[in-house]
Amino acid sequence: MSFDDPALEYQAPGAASAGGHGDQAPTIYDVARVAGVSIASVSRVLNGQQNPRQETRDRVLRAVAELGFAPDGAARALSVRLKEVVGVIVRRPRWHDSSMFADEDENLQFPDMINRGMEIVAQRHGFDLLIRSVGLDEPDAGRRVLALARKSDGLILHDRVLSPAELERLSRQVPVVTLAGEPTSSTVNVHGDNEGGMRALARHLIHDHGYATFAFLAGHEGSPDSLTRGRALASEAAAAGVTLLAGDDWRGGYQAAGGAQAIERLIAGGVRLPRAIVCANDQSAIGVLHALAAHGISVPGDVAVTGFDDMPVARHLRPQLTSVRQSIQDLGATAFETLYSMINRSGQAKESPRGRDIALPTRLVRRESCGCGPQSVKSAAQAADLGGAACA
Amino acid sequence: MSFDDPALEYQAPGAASAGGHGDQAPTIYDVARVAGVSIASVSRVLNGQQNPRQETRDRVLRAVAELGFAPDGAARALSVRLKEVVGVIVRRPRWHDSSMFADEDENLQFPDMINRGMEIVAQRHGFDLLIRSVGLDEPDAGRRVLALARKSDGLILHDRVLSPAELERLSRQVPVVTLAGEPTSSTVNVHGDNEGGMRALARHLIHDHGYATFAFLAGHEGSPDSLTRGRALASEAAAAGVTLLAGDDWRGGYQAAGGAQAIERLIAGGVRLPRAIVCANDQSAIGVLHALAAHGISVPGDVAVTGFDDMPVARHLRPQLTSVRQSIQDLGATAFETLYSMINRSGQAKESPRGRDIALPTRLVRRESCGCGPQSVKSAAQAADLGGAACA
DNA sequence: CTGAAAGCGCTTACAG
DNA sequence: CTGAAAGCGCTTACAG
Repeated sequence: MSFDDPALEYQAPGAASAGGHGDQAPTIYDVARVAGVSIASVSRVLNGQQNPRQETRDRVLRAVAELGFAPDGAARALSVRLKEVVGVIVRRPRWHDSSMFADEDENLQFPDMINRGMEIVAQRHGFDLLIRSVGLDEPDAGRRVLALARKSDGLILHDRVLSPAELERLSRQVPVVTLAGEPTSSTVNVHGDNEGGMRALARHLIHDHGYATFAFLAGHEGSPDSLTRGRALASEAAAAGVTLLAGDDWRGGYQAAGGAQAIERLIAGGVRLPRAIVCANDQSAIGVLHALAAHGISVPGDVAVTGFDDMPVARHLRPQLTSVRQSIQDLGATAFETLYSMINRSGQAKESPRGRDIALPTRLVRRESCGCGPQSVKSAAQAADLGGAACA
Repeated sequence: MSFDDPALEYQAPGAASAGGHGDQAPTIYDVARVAGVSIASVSRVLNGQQNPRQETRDRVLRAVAELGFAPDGAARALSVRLKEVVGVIVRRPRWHDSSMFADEDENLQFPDMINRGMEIVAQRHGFDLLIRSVGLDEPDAGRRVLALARKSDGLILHDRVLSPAELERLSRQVPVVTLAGEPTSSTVNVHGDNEGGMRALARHLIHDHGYATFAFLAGHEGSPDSLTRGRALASEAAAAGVTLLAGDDWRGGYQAAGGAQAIERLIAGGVRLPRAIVCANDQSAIGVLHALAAHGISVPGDVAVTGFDDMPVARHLRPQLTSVRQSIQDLGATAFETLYSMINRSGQAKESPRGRDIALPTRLVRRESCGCGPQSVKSAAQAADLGGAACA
C-alpha cells in the first residue's frame, strides 16, 4: 500500500486480494490497514456514527469499496446480540424421505405464500428469513426447532409441530409466534377468522341456495383451523336444522389427492353424497372436483363444492371455486410484525404487544362451484387476476 | 447448585433460569457450571468427540437437558468458520412497494418450489436457507446481495439480479450458483433443458398436429430461459417452414395478467391470431387461456395453447394444459448440491465440481390444450396428482 | 481425559 | 475525533 492517491476510486486489488479464485472475504482489519486507521474507526463509519471526521470517513469508504467489504454476519451478531434473522419452521411433507419430489406438493403453496408475506415486511426491518422444515413425526423435532431458534432472534412456526408444553419451554429462550396454532401463555398465535368465514359460507349455502344436506371434508387431524371451521359449519347446520356429515370418512388432509381419495372411497362404498361438500381448504376441494368429474357428477348441479383460503388457483378451476378468502400474505406479515415487536421488547415489559391470539378477517368469495351463476363478463385481464363475483 | 443428585433428571430450574418471561438462553458457561466441568468439556461432548469419559459425558448431558441448552449459532459459526446457511436471493415482485399484497403473486410459486427442492437436500447436510428478496430495479442490489452473502456460506441467485461483472466480483468472496442465468468463469449455472424441451414441443405441434402458424409469448425481457425457448421454437419453425410471430407485442412477462393483457391488446388491435400460441411458461398460458375464453375463442379448437414448466396448476385448467415438464424441485436440489460441494472445496482445488452450466432434463407433457384428446379415464385420485397423458 | 487460553470478526464503552 | 482493549459465545490446539 505504498500508493494511496485518494483520487483512485476503484484501484486494482492490492496485495490484500491477490485476484483469482479462492480469495477470502476481507475483514475489518483489511479495511483498517488499507485505510490507515483503526478497526474502531472503520466500524464507526460503517455504523453511521456521527463521530468520524470527513477525511477518516472518506479513507474508510474508499477502502471498503476497493475491497468490497461487508461485515461478517456471525461476528456482528455475536457482538450486538442481534442476528437480524427470524427462523421459520415449516412442516415437512410426509413423502420427504420416501418418494422424494413426489408430485403432490401443491399444498405447499399456502405456507410459501405466508412466507412471502413475512419476507416482505421482514425486509423493511432489515431481517431475513431462515427456513427449516421439520417432520411432525420426527423424533427430536424439539431439538431441531431449538437449534434453529439459536440461529435466529425469534421463531415463527407453521402448523403444529410442537406440543404446547414444548412451545412454552422454547419460548423461555426466544420469542415465538405460531401460525394456525393455539396461543400459550408466552406465545402469540396468528390465524384467519375461520369462524366468521365459515359461518358466512354456511349461511350462504343454507339460506341463499337452500341446500339441506352437507358434508365437511376435514383437513389433517388436530389442525385447529380445520376444527374451528368444522365446528362453525356444524353450528350453522344445527341452527338451520340441516344434515351434516363428517367423521373419519370425510378427511382430505388439506391435499388434492386426499380429497380425491376420500370421494373415491365414499362413492365406492355406495354412500349417497350430500348436496354440498364443504372442504377444509381449496387444495382438497380441487381433488374433490376431480373425483366428482371422473364420476360424471356435475358441480354445482348435482353437488356443490366449496373451498377455503382462496388460493390463486381457485379462480382458474372449472367451475370456479367458491371459497373463503384470507389475505394469506397478511397472515405472514402480521406474524412477523408481532414477532418483531417481541424481539425488541425482549427482556423489558412483560405485556404482549398485541393480543395473544390474533385473528385476521376473512371474506366469502362466491364463484360458480357453490351454485352461483358464472361470473359477470369482465375483461379477461381483470378476470385473470381478480377475485370473486356477485351471486345471483 | 448445592444439590446435584444425578438421579434427578429434569430438576426444577435452578438459579440459572429464574423462571418466567424474559429468560436468556443459557450459554455454555451455564452448562459447565451446572455440570461442574470446564466449557471445553461441554463443547467436546456436544461435538461428539471420543475424548470425554462416560461420567463427564453424563454430567454434561444432564446439564444440557436440564437447561435446554443449544449453542448459539453466531458464536459457533464465528469459531468454526461455517454458518451452515446458504443465502437465497429471489427477485422481488414489482408491486412490492406500490400495491403491497396485490393479488397476482401466483408466479411466485415457481421460485418457491425451487426453494423447496433446495431445502430438502440442504436439510440432509444440516444447512438452512436464508431468504432475501431483491428488486431488479433496486439501486444497490449489489450491496444487499453481498450483505446476505456475509450471513451465509454461499449464495444461490434466482433469475438475473446482478450483472455478470457483479457476479464475478461477488464470487471472489463466496461460492455462487445461479438459477436460470448464465455461467461465468467463477460461477455455476443450473437450468432446465429449455432447448430440448421446446424442440420436442415444437415438433409435436408442427408434425403431429400440423399447425402452420405460431406465436411465441415471451417471458420477461432478458430472461435467458425465455430467450432460449424462443430461439429453439424459431429454429424448429424455420426448419419446417412455418410462420412464427414474436416481438414486443408478444410478451407475457411470465405472468397470468401479462399473458391476458397481451392477448387483449392483440385482439383489440385486430391482429389475426396464429393457430398455436406457445407461451414461455404456464403462468402466462393461464392468462392466455382466460383471455381467449373471454372472447369465445375455443382452445384448442380455434387456437392451441401451450405452457412451459408443468406447474401443478397445469393439470387443473380447462382445457388441461400441454406443457414441458422440468423437475422444478430438482432444479433447486441440484443448485444446492452444487453449491455445497463448492463450499466444502473452498480454497482447495480450482476445478469446478461439475460443469459450469448444468442442464436438467425436460419432458413434453401432452394434455388437451395442444389439441390432443382428453386424457384417458383413470382413477380420479391418480388424475389429481399424476401428470400427462398419451396423445392421439 | 481435561482445563486454561487463544482466536474467530465484529462493536462499543473507556481513555485519551 | 480516535485507538487500545474488552467482550460477545463458541471451538480447538496446547499443555498437562
